[in-house]
Amino acid sequence: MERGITLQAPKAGARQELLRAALSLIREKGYSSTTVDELCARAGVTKGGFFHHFKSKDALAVAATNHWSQITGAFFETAPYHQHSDPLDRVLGYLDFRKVILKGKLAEFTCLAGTMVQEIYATNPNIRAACEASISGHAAKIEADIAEAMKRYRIRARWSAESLALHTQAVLQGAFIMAKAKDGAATAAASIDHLHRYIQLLFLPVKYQRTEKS
Amino acid sequence: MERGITLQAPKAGARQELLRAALSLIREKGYSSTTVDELCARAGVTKGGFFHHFKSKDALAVAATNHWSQITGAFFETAPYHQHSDPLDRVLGYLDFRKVILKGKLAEFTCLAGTMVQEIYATNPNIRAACEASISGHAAKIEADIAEAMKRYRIRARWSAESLALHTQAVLQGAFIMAKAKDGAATAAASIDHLHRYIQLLFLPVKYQRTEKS
DNA sequence: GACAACATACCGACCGGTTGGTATATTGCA
DNA sequence: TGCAATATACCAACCGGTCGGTATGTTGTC
Repeated sequence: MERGITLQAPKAGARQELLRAALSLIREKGYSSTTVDELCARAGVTKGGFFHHFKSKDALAVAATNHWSQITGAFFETAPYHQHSDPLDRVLGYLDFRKVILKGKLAEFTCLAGTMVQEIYATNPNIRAACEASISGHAAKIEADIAEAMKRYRIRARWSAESLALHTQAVLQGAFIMAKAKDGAATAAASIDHLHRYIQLLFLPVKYQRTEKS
Repeated sequence: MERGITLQAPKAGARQELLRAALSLIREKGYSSTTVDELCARAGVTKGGFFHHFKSKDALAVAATNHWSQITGAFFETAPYHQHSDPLDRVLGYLDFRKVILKGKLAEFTCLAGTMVQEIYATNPNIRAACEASISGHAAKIEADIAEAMKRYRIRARWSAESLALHTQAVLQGAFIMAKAKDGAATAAASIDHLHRYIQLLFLPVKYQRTEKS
Protein backbone atom coordinates (compact mmCIF):
# COMPACT_ATOMS: atom_id res chain seq x y z
CA MET A 1 0.00 0.00 0.00
CA GLU A 2 1.00 3.67 -0.08
CA ARG A 3 1.99 3.60 -3.69
CA GLY A 4 3.96 6.72 -2.93
CA ILE A 5 4.34 9.95 -4.80
CA THR A 6 7.88 9.98 -6.14
CA LEU A 7 9.29 13.49 -5.97
CA GLN A 8 11.51 14.40 -8.95
CA ALA A 9 10.82 10.88 -10.00
CA PRO A 10 13.17 9.05 -12.33
CA LYS A 11 10.34 8.55 -14.77
CA ALA A 12 12.29 6.35 -17.07
CA GLY A 13 14.24 4.44 -14.48
CA ALA A 14 17.43 5.50 -12.76
CA ARG A 15 19.67 4.10 -15.46
CA GLN A 16 18.05 6.05 -18.29
CA GLU A 17 17.95 9.18 -16.16
CA LEU A 18 21.68 8.85 -15.44
CA LEU A 19 22.44 8.51 -19.12
CA ARG A 20 20.40 11.60 -19.88
CA ALA A 21 22.20 13.51 -17.14
CA ALA A 22 25.54 12.37 -18.51
CA LEU A 23 24.76 13.64 -21.99
CA SER A 24 23.87 17.12 -20.84
CA LEU A 25 26.50 17.51 -18.15
CA ILE A 26 29.41 16.21 -20.18
CA ARG A 27 28.45 18.40 -23.10
CA GLU A 28 28.36 21.38 -20.77
CA LYS A 29 31.56 20.94 -18.82
CA GLY A 30 33.47 18.04 -20.23
CA TYR A 31 34.01 14.62 -18.76
CA SER A 32 36.57 14.91 -16.03
CA SER A 33 35.11 17.96 -14.35
CA THR A 34 31.70 16.32 -14.23
CA THR A 35 31.41 14.61 -10.85
CA VAL A 36 29.44 11.53 -9.93
CA ASP A 37 27.55 13.54 -7.32
CA GLU A 38 26.51 16.07 -9.96
CA LEU A 39 25.33 13.29 -12.23
CA CYS A 40 23.29 11.79 -9.39
CA ALA A 41 21.79 15.14 -8.47
CA ARG A 42 20.67 15.90 -12.01
CA ALA A 43 19.32 12.41 -12.51
CA GLY A 44 17.51 12.42 -9.17
CA VAL A 45 19.38 9.27 -8.14
CA THR A 46 21.52 8.53 -5.13
CA LYS A 47 25.12 7.50 -5.25
CA GLY A 48 24.20 3.97 -4.37
CA GLY A 49 21.88 3.91 -7.34
CA PHE A 50 24.64 5.15 -9.58
CA PHE A 51 27.03 2.36 -8.69
CA HIS A 52 24.31 -0.20 -8.84
CA HIS A 53 23.84 0.52 -12.54
CA PHE A 54 27.40 1.38 -13.52
CA LYS A 55 30.49 -0.15 -12.05
CA SER A 56 32.48 3.07 -12.44
CA LYS A 57 32.29 6.59 -13.75
CA ASP A 58 34.24 5.45 -16.81
CA ALA A 59 31.72 2.69 -17.43
CA LEU A 60 28.97 5.28 -17.44
CA ALA A 61 30.93 7.32 -19.98
CA VAL A 62 31.10 4.35 -22.33
CA ALA A 63 27.40 3.61 -21.87
CA ALA A 64 26.54 7.27 -22.37
CA THR A 65 28.52 7.40 -25.59
CA ASN A 66 26.72 4.36 -26.96
CA HIS A 67 23.44 5.90 -25.88
CA TRP A 68 24.49 9.06 -27.68
CA SER A 69 25.12 7.07 -30.87
CA GLN A 70 21.62 5.63 -30.63
CA ILE A 71 19.92 8.96 -29.91
CA THR A 72 21.66 10.81 -32.72
CA GLY A 73 21.23 7.89 -35.08
CA ALA A 74 17.49 7.98 -34.61
CA PHE A 75 17.43 11.76 -34.78
CA PHE A 76 19.13 11.98 -38.17
CA GLU A 77 17.32 8.94 -39.47
CA THR A 78 14.02 10.78 -39.30
CA ALA A 79 15.35 14.11 -40.57
CA PRO A 80 13.67 15.60 -43.67
CA TYR A 81 16.69 15.53 -45.99
CA HIS A 82 16.33 11.80 -46.46
CA GLN A 83 13.30 12.41 -48.68
CA HIS A 84 15.40 13.65 -51.59
CA SER A 85 15.73 11.06 -54.31
CA ASP A 86 19.01 12.48 -55.54
CA PRO A 87 21.79 11.25 -53.22
CA LEU A 88 23.75 14.47 -53.72
CA ASP A 89 20.71 16.42 -52.55
CA ARG A 90 20.67 14.24 -49.48
CA VAL A 91 24.30 15.03 -48.72
CA LEU A 92 23.81 18.76 -49.22
CA GLY A 93 20.50 18.57 -47.38
CA TYR A 94 22.28 16.94 -44.48
CA LEU A 95 24.60 19.93 -44.25
CA ASP A 96 21.69 22.37 -44.49
CA PHE A 97 20.03 20.45 -41.70
CA ARG A 98 23.11 20.56 -39.52
CA LYS A 99 23.19 24.30 -40.02
CA VAL A 100 19.55 24.68 -39.01
CA ILE A 101 20.30 22.68 -35.88
CA LEU A 102 22.75 25.28 -34.61
CA LYS A 103 20.23 26.87 -32.28
CA GLY A 104 20.00 27.47 -28.55
CA LYS A 105 22.76 26.90 -26.03
CA LEU A 106 26.07 25.52 -27.21
CA ALA A 107 25.71 22.29 -25.24
CA GLU A 108 22.47 21.59 -27.09
CA PHE A 109 23.96 21.18 -30.56
CA THR A 110 27.47 20.13 -29.72
CA CYS A 111 28.82 16.58 -30.04
CA LEU A 112 29.34 14.42 -26.95
CA ALA A 113 31.91 12.17 -28.56
CA GLY A 114 33.97 15.01 -29.99
CA THR A 115 33.97 16.81 -26.68
CA MET A 116 34.96 13.80 -24.65
CA VAL A 117 37.60 12.31 -26.91
CA GLN A 118 39.80 15.37 -26.51
CA GLU A 119 40.13 14.79 -22.80
CA ILE A 120 40.46 11.06 -22.61
CA TYR A 121 42.05 9.86 -25.85
CA ALA A 122 45.35 9.13 -24.17
CA THR A 123 44.13 7.93 -20.83
CA ASN A 124 40.98 5.86 -21.37
CA PRO A 125 41.01 3.47 -24.33
CA ASN A 126 37.47 2.21 -23.73
CA ILE A 127 35.85 5.62 -23.87
CA ARG A 128 38.03 6.58 -26.83
CA ALA A 129 36.88 3.51 -28.74
CA ALA A 130 33.24 4.32 -27.99
CA CYS A 131 33.76 7.87 -29.26
CA GLU A 132 35.46 6.59 -32.38
CA ALA A 133 32.59 4.21 -33.05
CA SER A 134 30.07 6.99 -32.57
CA ILE A 135 31.74 9.38 -34.99
CA SER A 136 32.65 6.77 -37.59
CA GLY A 137 29.21 5.21 -37.38
CA HIS A 138 27.60 8.51 -38.16
CA ALA A 139 30.07 9.19 -40.96
CA ALA A 140 29.21 5.84 -42.51
CA LYS A 141 25.63 6.98 -43.05
CA ILE A 142 26.80 9.99 -45.03
CA GLU A 143 29.38 7.93 -46.83
CA ALA A 144 26.61 5.79 -48.29
CA ASP A 145 24.93 8.82 -49.86
CA ILE A 146 28.23 10.21 -51.10
CA ALA A 147 29.13 6.89 -52.71
CA GLU A 148 25.75 6.75 -54.39
CA ALA A 149 26.15 10.32 -55.63
CA MET A 150 29.60 9.54 -57.01
CA LYS A 151 28.17 6.63 -58.91
CA ARG A 152 25.25 8.58 -60.31
CA TYR A 153 27.41 11.51 -61.41
CA ARG A 154 30.22 9.27 -62.54
CA ILE A 155 32.80 10.95 -60.35
CA ARG A 156 36.21 9.35 -60.44
CA ALA A 157 38.51 11.28 -58.19
CA ARG A 158 41.53 11.09 -55.96
CA TRP A 159 39.33 11.24 -52.89
CA SER A 160 37.09 8.46 -51.65
CA ALA A 161 33.52 8.61 -50.39
CA GLU A 162 34.85 7.56 -47.01
CA SER A 163 37.42 10.32 -46.79
CA LEU A 164 34.86 12.95 -47.80
CA ALA A 165 32.37 11.64 -45.24
CA LEU A 166 35.00 11.77 -42.52
CA HIS A 167 35.92 15.24 -43.70
CA THR A 168 32.34 16.41 -43.14
CA GLN A 169 32.60 15.19 -39.58
CA ALA A 170 35.94 16.90 -39.09
CA VAL A 171 34.48 20.17 -40.32
CA LEU A 172 31.51 19.82 -37.99
CA GLN A 173 33.69 18.98 -35.00
CA GLY A 174 35.94 21.92 -35.81
CA ALA A 175 32.91 24.16 -36.21
CA PHE A 176 31.82 23.22 -32.70
CA ILE A 177 35.19 24.17 -31.32
CA MET A 178 34.99 27.52 -33.06
CA ALA A 179 31.50 28.02 -31.67
CA LYS A 180 32.74 27.37 -28.16
CA ALA A 181 35.76 29.62 -28.59
CA LYS A 182 33.72 32.46 -30.09
CA ASP A 183 30.73 31.81 -27.84
CA GLY A 184 28.34 31.78 -30.77
CA ALA A 185 27.40 29.68 -33.76
CA ALA A 186 27.95 32.21 -36.55
CA THR A 187 31.43 31.00 -37.45
CA ALA A 188 30.26 27.41 -37.28
CA ALA A 189 27.48 28.16 -39.76
CA ALA A 190 29.94 29.86 -42.10
CA SER A 191 32.17 26.81 -41.96
CA ILE A 192 29.31 24.55 -42.91
CA ASP A 193 28.64 26.89 -45.83
CA HIS A 194 32.22 26.43 -46.99
CA LEU A 195 31.86 22.67 -46.79
CA HIS A 196 28.58 22.87 -48.68
CA ARG A 197 30.25 24.92 -51.41
CA TYR A 198 33.17 22.49 -51.58
CA ILE A 199 30.94 19.50 -52.15
CA GLN A 200 28.97 21.39 -54.78
CA LEU A 201 32.22 22.20 -56.56
CA LEU A 202 33.30 18.57 -56.43
CA PHE A 203 30.09 17.39 -58.02
CA LEU A 204 29.29 20.24 -60.36
CA PRO A 205 29.68 19.16 -64.01
CA VAL A 206 32.41 21.05 -65.81
CA LYS A 207 30.16 23.15 -67.96
CA TYR A 208 28.41 24.67 -64.98
CA GLN A 209 31.49 25.43 -62.99
CA ARG A 210 32.08 29.02 -61.99
CA THR A 211 28.81 30.21 -63.58
CA GLU A 212 27.26 30.84 -60.20
CA LYS A 213 30.10 33.02 -58.92
CA SER A 214 31.44 30.34 -56.62
CA MET B 1 76.07 26.76 2.51
CA GLU B 2 75.41 23.39 0.96
CA ARG B 3 74.76 24.83 -2.46
CA GLY B 4 72.93 21.68 -3.30
CA ILE B 5 72.78 19.91 -6.60
CA THR B 6 69.45 20.67 -8.18
CA LEU B 7 68.15 17.53 -9.73
CA GLN B 8 66.05 18.00 -12.88
CA ALA B 9 66.84 21.68 -12.60
CA PRO B 10 64.47 24.25 -14.09
CA LYS B 11 67.07 25.59 -16.47
CA ALA B 12 64.95 28.41 -17.79
CA GLY B 13 63.40 29.53 -14.52
CA ALA B 14 60.47 28.04 -12.70
CA ARG B 15 57.87 30.17 -14.46
CA GLN B 16 58.97 29.21 -17.96
CA GLU B 17 59.29 25.60 -16.94
CA LEU B 18 55.75 25.60 -15.54
CA LEU B 19 54.43 27.05 -18.77
CA ARG B 20 56.24 24.37 -20.76
CA ALA B 21 54.84 21.69 -18.47
CA ALA B 22 51.35 23.12 -18.89
CA LEU B 23 51.56 22.99 -22.68
CA SER B 24 52.53 19.36 -22.77
CA LEU B 25 50.33 18.09 -19.96
CA ILE B 26 47.17 19.89 -21.02
CA ARG B 27 47.62 18.70 -24.58
CA GLU B 28 48.01 15.15 -23.30
CA LYS B 29 45.16 14.92 -20.83
CA GLY B 30 43.12 18.05 -20.99
CA TYR B 31 42.91 20.86 -18.50
CA SER B 32 40.79 19.69 -15.62
CA SER B 33 42.40 16.33 -15.19
CA THR B 34 45.84 17.93 -15.15
CA THR B 35 46.73 18.52 -11.51
CA VAL B 36 48.89 21.20 -9.98
CA ASP B 37 51.12 18.54 -8.46
CA GLU B 38 51.66 16.97 -11.86
CA LEU B 39 52.55 20.32 -13.33
CA CYS B 40 55.03 20.93 -10.52
CA ALA B 41 56.57 17.50 -10.92
CA ARG B 42 57.08 17.86 -14.66
CA ALA B 43 58.43 21.37 -14.28
CA GLY B 44 60.76 20.36 -11.45
CA VAL B 45 59.21 22.97 -9.21
CA THR B 46 57.63 22.77 -5.78
CA LYS B 47 54.09 23.73 -4.99
CA GLY B 48 55.20 26.89 -3.29
CA GLY B 49 57.00 27.84 -6.47
CA PHE B 50 53.87 27.29 -8.46
CA PHE B 51 51.72 29.61 -6.41
CA HIS B 52 54.46 32.16 -6.21
CA HIS B 53 54.34 32.60 -9.97
CA PHE B 54 50.62 32.00 -10.58
CA LYS B 55 47.86 32.94 -8.27
CA SER B 56 45.73 29.96 -9.28
CA LYS B 57 45.58 27.02 -11.64
CA ASP B 58 43.23 29.01 -13.84
CA ALA B 59 45.69 31.87 -13.98
CA LEU B 60 48.33 29.46 -15.22
CA ALA B 61 45.96 28.26 -17.91
CA VAL B 62 45.49 31.80 -19.18
CA ALA B 63 49.22 32.45 -19.12
CA ALA B 64 49.91 29.13 -20.82
CA THR B 65 47.44 29.93 -23.57
CA ASN B 66 49.11 33.29 -24.20
CA HIS B 67 52.46 31.56 -24.15
CA TRP B 68 51.09 29.08 -26.66
CA SER B 69 50.03 31.93 -28.95
CA GLN B 70 53.56 33.30 -28.80
CA ILE B 71 55.27 29.96 -29.41
CA THR B 72 53.07 28.99 -32.33
CA GLY B 73 53.21 32.53 -33.73
CA ALA B 74 56.98 32.37 -33.87
CA PHE B 75 56.94 28.82 -35.18
CA PHE B 76 54.75 29.59 -38.19
CA GLU B 77 56.42 32.95 -38.76
CA THR B 78 59.65 31.21 -39.64
CA ALA B 79 58.08 28.39 -41.64
CA PRO B 80 59.26 27.95 -45.23
CA TYR B 81 55.93 28.64 -46.96
CA HIS B 82 56.31 32.38 -46.32
CA GLN B 83 58.95 32.52 -49.03
CA HIS B 84 56.42 32.20 -51.84
CA SER B 85 55.76 35.49 -53.55
CA ASP B 86 52.28 34.43 -54.65
CA PRO B 87 49.89 34.81 -51.68
CA LEU B 88 47.82 31.86 -52.85
CA ASP B 89 50.95 29.72 -52.78
CA ARG B 90 51.51 30.85 -49.23
CA VAL B 91 48.00 29.80 -48.22
CA LEU B 92 48.33 26.41 -49.90
CA GLY B 93 51.88 26.11 -48.62
CA TYR B 94 50.58 26.73 -45.12
CA LEU B 95 48.25 23.75 -45.47
CA ASP B 96 51.02 21.58 -46.87
CA PHE B 97 53.15 22.59 -43.92
CA ARG B 98 50.40 21.74 -41.44
CA LYS B 99 50.17 18.34 -43.04
CA VAL B 100 53.90 17.75 -42.76
CA ILE B 101 53.67 18.69 -39.09
CA LEU B 102 51.38 15.76 -38.32
CA LYS B 103 54.18 13.61 -36.99
CA GLY B 104 54.93 11.92 -33.70
CA LYS B 105 52.62 11.62 -30.75
CA LEU B 106 49.22 13.21 -30.94
CA ALA B 107 49.92 15.72 -28.18
CA GLU B 108 52.86 17.01 -30.18
CA PHE B 109 50.89 18.42 -33.11
CA THR B 110 47.56 19.09 -31.46
CA CYS B 111 46.26 22.54 -30.49
CA LEU B 112 46.28 23.62 -26.85
CA ALA B 113 43.54 26.21 -27.27
CA GLY B 114 41.22 23.90 -29.16
CA THR B 115 41.67 21.18 -26.60
CA MET B 116 41.08 23.39 -23.62
CA VAL B 117 38.17 25.44 -24.90
CA GLN B 118 35.99 22.35 -25.12
CA GLU B 119 36.24 21.77 -21.40
CA ILE B 120 36.02 25.28 -20.04
CA TYR B 121 33.98 27.35 -22.50
CA ALA B 122 30.98 27.44 -20.17
CA THR B 123 32.73 27.63 -16.85
CA ASN B 124 35.81 29.81 -17.25
CA PRO B 125 35.40 33.00 -19.29
CA ASN B 126 39.01 34.11 -18.89
CA ILE B 127 40.51 30.95 -20.30
CA ARG B 128 37.89 30.88 -23.04
CA ALA B 129 38.82 34.41 -24.08
CA ALA B 130 42.50 33.49 -24.17
CA CYS B 131 41.72 30.47 -26.36
CA GLU B 132 39.60 32.60 -28.65
CA ALA B 133 42.39 35.14 -28.98
CA SER B 134 44.89 32.40 -29.76
CA ILE B 135 42.81 30.84 -32.51
CA SER B 136 41.58 34.08 -34.02
CA GLY B 137 45.03 35.60 -33.85
CA HIS B 138 46.45 32.71 -35.82
CA ALA B 139 43.57 32.86 -38.31
CA ALA B 140 44.27 36.55 -38.88
CA LYS B 141 47.71 35.71 -40.25
CA ILE B 142 46.20 33.41 -42.85
CA GLU B 143 43.42 35.85 -43.55
CA ALA B 144 45.98 38.40 -44.68
CA ASP B 145 47.35 36.03 -47.32
CA ILE B 146 43.88 35.03 -48.42
CA ALA B 147 42.82 38.64 -48.80
CA GLU B 148 45.92 39.37 -50.85
CA ALA B 149 45.26 36.35 -53.02
CA MET B 150 41.66 37.41 -53.57
CA LYS B 151 42.86 40.82 -54.70
CA ARG B 152 45.48 39.43 -57.04
CA TYR B 153 43.13 36.94 -58.63
CA ARG B 154 40.22 39.36 -58.58
CA ILE B 155 37.98 37.03 -56.67
CA ARG B 156 34.64 38.48 -55.77
CA ALA B 157 32.65 35.92 -53.90
CA ARG B 158 30.00 35.35 -51.30
CA TRP B 159 32.62 34.32 -48.78
CA SER B 160 35.08 36.64 -47.11
CA ALA B 161 38.78 36.20 -46.49
CA GLU B 162 37.99 36.16 -42.78
CA SER B 163 35.44 33.39 -43.04
CA LEU B 164 37.74 31.25 -45.17
CA ALA B 165 40.60 31.78 -42.74
CA LEU B 166 38.40 30.76 -39.82
CA HIS B 167 37.25 27.78 -41.84
CA THR B 168 40.84 26.60 -42.21
CA GLN B 169 41.14 26.67 -38.44
CA ALA B 170 37.86 24.81 -38.00
CA VAL B 171 39.07 22.10 -40.37
CA LEU B 172 42.35 21.79 -38.51
CA GLN B 173 40.66 21.63 -35.11
CA GLY B 174 38.26 19.04 -36.43
CA ALA B 175 41.11 17.09 -37.94
CA PHE B 176 42.75 16.94 -34.53
CA ILE B 177 39.60 15.54 -33.00
CA MET B 178 39.45 12.88 -35.67
CA ALA B 179 43.10 12.06 -35.06
CA LYS B 180 42.41 11.60 -31.37
CA ALA B 181 39.32 9.50 -32.01
CA LYS B 182 41.06 7.32 -34.59
CA ASP B 183 44.35 7.31 -32.73
CA GLY B 184 46.28 8.27 -35.84
CA ALA B 185 46.83 11.21 -38.13
CA ALA B 186 45.80 9.66 -41.45
CA THR B 187 42.25 10.99 -41.41
CA ALA B 188 43.51 14.40 -40.34
CA ALA B 189 45.87 14.48 -43.30
CA ALA B 190 43.06 13.54 -45.67
CA SER B 191 40.94 16.34 -44.27
CA ILE B 192 43.69 18.85 -44.91
CA ASP B 193 43.87 17.52 -48.46
CA HIS B 194 40.17 18.22 -48.88
CA LEU B 195 40.64 21.76 -47.61
CA HIS B 196 43.59 22.22 -49.94
CA ARG B 197 41.50 21.06 -52.87
CA TYR B 198 38.65 23.35 -51.87
CA ILE B 199 40.84 26.43 -51.83
CA GLN B 200 42.35 25.47 -55.15
CA LEU B 201 38.88 25.17 -56.61
CA LEU B 202 37.91 28.55 -55.22
CA PHE B 203 40.89 30.22 -56.82
CA LEU B 204 41.36 28.22 -60.00
CA PRO B 205 40.47 30.32 -63.08
CA VAL B 206 37.53 28.95 -65.02
CA LYS B 207 39.51 27.65 -67.96
CA TYR B 208 41.65 25.36 -65.85
CA GLN B 209 38.87 23.94 -63.79
CA ARG B 210 38.32 20.22 -63.87
CA THR B 211 41.32 19.61 -66.15
CA GLU B 212 43.27 18.10 -63.31
CA LYS B 213 40.57 15.64 -62.36
CA SER B 214 39.64 17.46 -59.15
C1' DG C 1 -1.64 -20.71 -4.03
C1' DA C 2 1.49 -20.24 -0.33
C1' DC C 3 6.01 -19.64 0.89
C1' DA C 4 10.97 -20.02 0.82
C1' DA C 5 14.84 -18.65 -1.95
C1' DC C 6 16.79 -15.62 -4.78
C1' DA C 7 17.41 -11.40 -7.78
C1' DT C 8 17.00 -6.64 -8.75
C1' DA C 9 16.72 -1.79 -7.67
C1' DC C 10 17.91 1.55 -4.73
C1' DC C 11 19.56 4.04 -0.48
C1' DG C 12 22.84 7.19 2.08
C1' DA C 13 26.55 7.11 5.47
C1' DC C 14 31.12 6.57 5.13
C1' DC C 15 36.23 5.94 3.59
C1' DG C 16 40.83 6.81 1.96
C1' DG C 17 43.07 9.45 -1.10
C1' DT C 18 43.46 13.65 -3.95
C1' DT C 19 42.80 18.44 -4.95
C1' DG C 20 43.69 23.39 -5.22
C1' DG C 21 45.34 26.44 -2.20
C1' DT C 22 47.76 28.61 2.20
C1' DA C 23 51.04 29.66 5.82
C1' DT C 24 55.49 29.82 6.88
C1' DA C 25 60.32 29.08 6.49
C1' DT C 26 64.84 29.40 3.89
C1' DT C 27 67.89 30.95 0.34
C1' DG C 28 70.40 34.00 -2.70
C1' DC C 29 71.34 38.10 -4.87
C1' DA C 30 71.51 43.52 -5.40
C1' DT D 1 69.07 44.82 4.68
C1' DG D 2 65.46 43.87 1.78
C1' DC D 3 63.03 41.46 -1.51
C1' DA D 4 62.22 37.98 -5.09
C1' DA D 5 62.45 33.11 -5.62
C1' DT D 6 61.99 28.68 -3.90
C1' DA D 7 60.98 25.06 -0.39
C1' DT D 8 58.26 22.48 3.34
C1' DA D 9 54.42 21.45 5.88
C1' DC D 10 49.87 21.45 6.09
C1' DC D 11 44.65 22.08 5.42
C1' DA D 12 39.77 21.72 4.38
C1' DA D 13 36.88 20.49 0.70
C1' DC D 14 35.97 17.29 -2.52
C1' DC D 15 36.40 13.05 -5.22
C1' DG D 16 35.28 8.29 -6.88
C1' DG D 17 34.03 4.37 -4.89
C1' DT D 18 32.47 0.94 -0.96
C1' DC D 19 29.39 -1.08 2.19
C1' DG D 20 25.59 -2.80 4.95
C1' DG D 21 21.09 -2.55 4.50
C1' DT D 22 15.94 -2.18 2.70
C1' DA D 23 12.10 -2.63 -0.39
C1' DT D 24 10.16 -4.86 -4.15
C1' DG D 25 9.66 -8.15 -7.45
C1' DT D 26 10.40 -13.07 -9.61
C1' DT D 27 10.81 -17.90 -9.50
C1' DG D 28 10.61 -22.65 -8.18
C1' DT D 29 8.43 -26.17 -5.36
C1' DC D 30 5.08 -28.84 -2.77
